[in-house]
Amino acid sequence: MTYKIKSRIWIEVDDNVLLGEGRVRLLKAIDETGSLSKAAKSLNMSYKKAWTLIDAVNKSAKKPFIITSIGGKNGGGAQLTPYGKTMIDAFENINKNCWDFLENQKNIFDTI
Amino acid sequence: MTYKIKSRIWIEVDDNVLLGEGRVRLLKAIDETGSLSKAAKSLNMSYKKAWTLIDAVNKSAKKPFIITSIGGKNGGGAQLTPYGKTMIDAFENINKNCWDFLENQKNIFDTI
DNA sequence: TTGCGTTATATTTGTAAAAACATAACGCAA
DNA sequence: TTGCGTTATGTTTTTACAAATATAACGCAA
Repeated sequence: MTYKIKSRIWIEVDDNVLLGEGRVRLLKAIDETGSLSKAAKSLNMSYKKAWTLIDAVNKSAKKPFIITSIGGKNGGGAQLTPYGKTMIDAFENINKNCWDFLENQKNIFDTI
Repeated sequence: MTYKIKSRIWIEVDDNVLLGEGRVRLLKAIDETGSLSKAAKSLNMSYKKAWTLIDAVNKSAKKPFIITSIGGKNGGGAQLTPYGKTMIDAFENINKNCWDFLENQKNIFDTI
């Protein structure tokens, strides 16, 4: 019988969610594919859901995370801004440290 | 524009949830009221939901958290076991330490 | 033996979130 | 000017979860 401590963290600003694990996954997929629709497909997510998430991120952030363009040679695309990249890196760093902390705590339950 | 880092932690054993914040709240309310139905009412929760949660806790724990009795002078009741109390205390301690850790991290975002 | 306040459980209803579907607009290129 | 692959939205349908409702059983006490 082995215990696991699981966690979820997320960032809020003015009572709106800015970043969570799901949004980070999507933002990174956009960064890799250059496209909202391709990123959504790669995560088995509907385009609409992905668009709604990115819209929420951009609206609650003080600067946009994602810049989009419509039309053109390749139909358009989406790009992660340097600001967005920096914020994601900070989130992932804190999240990892949180996991490490909890990993060190779980043996407590084995002694009970 | 001020950032908040929120978190949720929970304990799993064999891929089943054992303890989370909601379950702990309910267990503590039972400890205070001596009754599942009173505890549920105090948390604005249906009796059925409370019963289902406690049943899940007892089933995934290696020893019961709650002992119930039916009938009798006061109709019956529910009681938190010392084992349950110890597990709750450990959970709350870890959770508080996690909050404190995250509280110290949030200023990172202000510098971005 | 009737009533009371519980625990225990099944069934139905309601609701909010997710998914699916549909369509418009955009700008380049052939 | 038509087609293509995007972004951008609205609408409908489905699903999952929560809430509500109902009922049985239990054991003491009056």
